[in-house]
Amino acid sequence: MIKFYNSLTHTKEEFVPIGDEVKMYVCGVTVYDDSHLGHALSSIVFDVLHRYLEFRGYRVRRVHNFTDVDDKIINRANADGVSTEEITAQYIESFFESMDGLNVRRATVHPRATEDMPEIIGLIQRLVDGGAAYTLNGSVYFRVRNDDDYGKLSGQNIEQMLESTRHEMEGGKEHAADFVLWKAAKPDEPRWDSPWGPGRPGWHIECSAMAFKHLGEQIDIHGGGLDLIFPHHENEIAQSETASGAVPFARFWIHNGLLRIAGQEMSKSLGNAFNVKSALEEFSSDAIRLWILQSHYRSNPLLDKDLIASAERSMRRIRQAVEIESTDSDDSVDFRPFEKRFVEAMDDDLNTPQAIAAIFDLCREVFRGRDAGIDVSDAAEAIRDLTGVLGLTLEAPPDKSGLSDDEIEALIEQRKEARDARCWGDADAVRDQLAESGISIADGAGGTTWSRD
RNA sequence: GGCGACGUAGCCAAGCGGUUUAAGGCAGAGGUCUGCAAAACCUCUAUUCGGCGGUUCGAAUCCGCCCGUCGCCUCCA
Repeated sequence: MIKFYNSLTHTKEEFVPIGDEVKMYVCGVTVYDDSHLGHALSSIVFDVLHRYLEFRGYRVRRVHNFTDVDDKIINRANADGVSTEEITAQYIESFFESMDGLNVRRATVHPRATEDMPEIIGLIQRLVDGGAAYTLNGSVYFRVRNDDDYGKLSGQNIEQMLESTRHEMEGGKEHAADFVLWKAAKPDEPRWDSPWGPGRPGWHIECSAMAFKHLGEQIDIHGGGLDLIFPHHENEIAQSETASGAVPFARFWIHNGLLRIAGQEMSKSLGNAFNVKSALEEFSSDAIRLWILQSHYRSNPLLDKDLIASAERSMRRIRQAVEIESTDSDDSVDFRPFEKRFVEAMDDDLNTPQAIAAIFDLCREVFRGRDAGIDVSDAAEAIRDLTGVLGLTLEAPPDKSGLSDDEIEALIEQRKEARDARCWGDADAVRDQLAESGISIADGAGGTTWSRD
């Protein structure tokens, strides 16, 4: 039985899809800059959720949107002196490069707000027609007081919220908490024609419209960062449920925790460490994923290069286990208890830290089996399958030595001659030279093996 | 002010009423193997879960108070 923690009910609940295909919507990024590791965290979590549901036999349709109309995009375009289209095209491409680098699988659909404008306008029209929204100077606002369960996701209560002095009353709104569905065009801004005049959509409506269009009016899972609960997801619920009458809009609201930053004083170096592409220059995608998945998705992983580096070392252990050459034996390591632990952990609210612990225990079992002369090939295959569910590639890191395989093997042959002649100093010099190039060697019964690390 | 999270070994991090006198990873110590190493294996590294009370036959796990971190309430994965 698969259980997930549902932010809407604050409890773990059994996951049962509405139909025979799991419908999952994940709030994506606003494309005005390169993706950072916080985006990586969220994308990896929902990528793993997708992979795991498939592993458990479900068909999954995952929609992951791009917000490509927004103030920040307009500001960035103005600052760079280019069009908003150029900005969004550039950063959508950058997003895909980053996520491909992290082995995040593409969603089933990656819709963009600007490409689903008819659906957005249509949804606003439904709300206006139903009396849930009103127009004001070419803009359209959602009438929050019309919605008696407004605030159910965030636990906020409208009147309490309004005690906050930060809410400014935009001239003419019926209620300070009413939020904008359609923004009347201002000069020099992208605009679309609508029944209320030229303008652009407010932030929240696009997600409802795209979820409706690409998944339907009621979905199984809605995901995103914890920071989106209020106001974004609260408003999505309000407008979606009001428009469709289908309650709940999403059966499960699943929110990932937010990255915690180690040491605030390092703002400069942080800028780089925070960027996915520069992180990938320094670390493998496996290390970044393992670092993230060794914390539970709802906790707040510490962003610290030392921790990613330590995950990089942990990955070596898994790779070692999988690269063991099989031996002929009637006895074989039984991986099933470990696979069972993995599944039980993942079933329980995607407990990746426990699932990973089961994988490490299986690795130990494989090493022991090898030492005992037992066949470990099935167990190694199981490690590949299970780590695959976590999106780990188990690929050897790229070469940093600048040496070809032949050159490395020539050096090893040279060392062998020195060893045969018992010239230990010469032999060790070759080994040190290789080590400096990031190549480690091991003398085993069957000769010397080497690997890049 | 309102809503909410968290505090477990040197570091990261599971566990959330008994199967645990607390998983797993990194780091560290000793041993096996090795010419020496590396990797791997074996052993060890929290009698204890921020503090103090309480509930219970039994608590890291539930309740109360206190101390300390943090997120959201405005754009944010």
